[in-house]
Amino acid sequence: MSSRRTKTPENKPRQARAQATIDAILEATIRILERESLDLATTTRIAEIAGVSVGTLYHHFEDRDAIVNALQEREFTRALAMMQDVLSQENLGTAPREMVERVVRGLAKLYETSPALHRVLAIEGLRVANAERVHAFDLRVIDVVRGFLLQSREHLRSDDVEAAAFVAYQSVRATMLASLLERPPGLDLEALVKQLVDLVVRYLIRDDAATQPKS
Amino acid sequence: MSSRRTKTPENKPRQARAQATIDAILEATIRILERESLDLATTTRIAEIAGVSVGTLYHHFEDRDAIVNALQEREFTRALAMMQDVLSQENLGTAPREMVERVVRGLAKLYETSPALHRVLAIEGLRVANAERVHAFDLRVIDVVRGFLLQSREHLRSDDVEAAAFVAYQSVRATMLASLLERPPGLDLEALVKQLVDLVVRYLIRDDAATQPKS
Amino acid sequence: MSSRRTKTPENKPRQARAQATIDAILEATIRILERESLDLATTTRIAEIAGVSVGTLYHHFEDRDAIVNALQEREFTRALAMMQDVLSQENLGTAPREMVERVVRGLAKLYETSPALHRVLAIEGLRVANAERVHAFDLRVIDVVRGFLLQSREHLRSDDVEAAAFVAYQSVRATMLASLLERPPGLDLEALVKQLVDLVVRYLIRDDAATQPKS
Amino acid sequence: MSSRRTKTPENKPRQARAQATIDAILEATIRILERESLDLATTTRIAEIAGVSVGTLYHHFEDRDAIVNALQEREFTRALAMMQDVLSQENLGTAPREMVERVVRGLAKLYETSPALHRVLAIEGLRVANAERVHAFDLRVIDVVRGFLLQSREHLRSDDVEAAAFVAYQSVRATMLASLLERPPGLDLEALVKQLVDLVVRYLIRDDAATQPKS
DNA sequence: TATGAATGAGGATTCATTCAT
DNA sequence: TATGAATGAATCCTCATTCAT
Repeated sequence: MSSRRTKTPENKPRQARAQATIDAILEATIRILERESLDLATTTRIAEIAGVSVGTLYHHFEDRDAIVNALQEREFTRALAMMQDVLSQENLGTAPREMVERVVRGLAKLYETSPALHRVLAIEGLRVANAERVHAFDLRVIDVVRGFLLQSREHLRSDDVEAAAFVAYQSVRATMLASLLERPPGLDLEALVKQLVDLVVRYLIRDDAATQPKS
Repeated sequence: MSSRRTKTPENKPRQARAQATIDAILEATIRILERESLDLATTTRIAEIAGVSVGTLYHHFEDRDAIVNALQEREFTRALAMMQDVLSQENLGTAPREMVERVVRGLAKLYETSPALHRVLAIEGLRVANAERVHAFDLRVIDVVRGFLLQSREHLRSDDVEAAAFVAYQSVRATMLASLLERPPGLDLEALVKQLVDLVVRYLIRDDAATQPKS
Repeated sequence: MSSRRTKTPENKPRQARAQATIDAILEATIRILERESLDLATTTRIAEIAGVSVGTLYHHFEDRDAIVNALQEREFTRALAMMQDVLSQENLGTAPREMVERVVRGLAKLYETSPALHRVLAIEGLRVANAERVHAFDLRVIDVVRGFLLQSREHLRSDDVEAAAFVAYQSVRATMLASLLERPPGLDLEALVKQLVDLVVRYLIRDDAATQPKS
Repeated sequence: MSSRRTKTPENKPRQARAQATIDAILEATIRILERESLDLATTTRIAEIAGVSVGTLYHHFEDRDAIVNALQEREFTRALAMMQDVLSQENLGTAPREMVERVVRGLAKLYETSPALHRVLAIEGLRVANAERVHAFDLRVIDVVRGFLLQSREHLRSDDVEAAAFVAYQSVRATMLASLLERPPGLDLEALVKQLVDLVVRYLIRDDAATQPKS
């Protein structure tokens, strides 16, 4: 996103310091989100907690939104990487149910690390202003999921791979967040994962094929 | 403390006027949400569009949030009423799949009326400040769904009725909203309803029972 | 102050009802002052506690200030009446110190009934807008005190009766209020009265004359 | 939490600028009080006259009240400093009456500089919200006065040093303010000082001792 | 007379952002 | 580059007062 290119020899340590500052700012923001709310994450407050001045904050981020966007992008990247990793070619032999479980569990891990952050990212993701970025991310996710589904085409219930990917992804994402935020009794993380895996597998995959390794 | 003395006969026309004002304010708010965003729904702006003064607005609503809360409450009530209606006793004979479809379709209708409103309500529902109200609503929904599921207990895949109700409701709600906001190609309303019904029925109900009327 | 004169036969019961309303409003105001503060004594709030509508309140008082003014006037009247009573001709024979003590004690009684009210009246009395009314009251008080002093001219230390009356009155008034508001340890009401009597007597009256009945 | 890193050398000119701004705001406030009233000393107006923006005002003062509090504190400090100065050890040899006169005159000087300011401070001092601060100041004054009285214990009429200090201070303070605000005829500043010195000396000190230097 | 919904000017406060040092 | 004082548009909200019913 922020690509500066000054071809001086000090480039590296300088870049390293810049990255440290950026990270401090992002972490400070998350800290505020966790303890309080997005409303209290003012630029002044973020800078204060990050241990820098507002001026410095604005050296590294175009404006306040850019900070939240950076967080969003970072989580997007992490989520996608995880999914690509699990659904990659080399896992071709694994049974569909196992694959789904790995993805759901991976997602749960990401969300669990900072539910407050994901609460805010969900809110931001719903903002009209962010529609495009979020949509783009969704497309990338759908793409990965679709890739996986196409590999297992023979076991799918439905032909509409695109729609199925969309529905499955949204269901998992939203239910997981709601569960982490509301913590409904009797639905601990393990039970949640089981339910979501059931949901997805039954929705997507023919009964007999779920637990069979793909041929 | 506040001793109202005479419930005068003029009370009714006065109340009617008050209700009309309240409605005007709510509708004005929705109108702004639809055309623009929650950020632009300032108290001044709402009052202006509603054709009243800010003072009047504050005469009827504690503060700005109270307006959005009122909208939320109104939608909560509508959604619950619809569900209770569909899942009521007198529909006992209907096949489960049919029942699910009616609920999903009913929900879709509500959402379709004003996706922008539901976008905002979803955002508001994620705010920490509203956690309690939203949670309370979720519990009421879960309750209705659970009631339905218990009636059909024999056809259920799982015993964990509570968890199943939660997962099913969150999945439908979130996917429907995402779909209305992103309008993914190839997923028109009809297709969406079909996918969601498939999702829920396969998740909840034993294969053979879905299309049979309950005995 | 508010002199209405409608020469109808229903005049009396009507006036009685009006006076009851006025009293209810004044008492409601005092109640708010006592429990909270002048800031919270809004017209709406006063009306509510008085058990009438704002409209009714405005039927009886020109504007909000008129309410506080009425309270001020009422206390002015009470204080003056008390002083005139004590310092009246028929007490001519009493020793000066005794007279002073009666006045101080009378004042203390008034203040003690509602320190919060007198706190507010003191504040209002300092407002530029009220300068004239307060000044007029002070003149009336000074007048009464001066009358007393002139009677006892022979025992006075100073010839500047006017100045002495002013200083004595302000000292007693302010110290009494401060004492009631701050309640300094070791200065209960009885001690306060003694100190103030000492203060005034020593200030005004020749040593040998204080405890002698006037000849 | 707030980790200030480098107390850079530019800190001083920056601090000087900040102090200048604060002073400008305080002086602007006084100017409004003098010409008009506290009600007209709105934050916008103060900022305007101080030649800064509202934002800057809020950069230096928590809220509107903080400005008046700062003025109060400043006057408190000045008054205390003056009293401590006059009543300090090195003036031990001075006659009591002379000491009292110096204090009264010093106070008169402070009040005369800006009666309007002291009118407002008196009002603010009566506010419930400020009770604690005012009380604390009173205690400090009482303390200084008591220190003085204890030095002259042999000449005092009363043993209740605490009560005497309280009564004397409140009397002087209030009478002086009332006199400056009402300007009663025949009581110019010189006459006022004389009356107050008489009041205090006769109240506190044994007749024969007032004009003798302390042994 | 009583009622209370409606008014709207006006005030306090916030906070993203800039820029001189 | 870093700093943090300064900016000021924008927002929420209050409350004395009016007036149609």
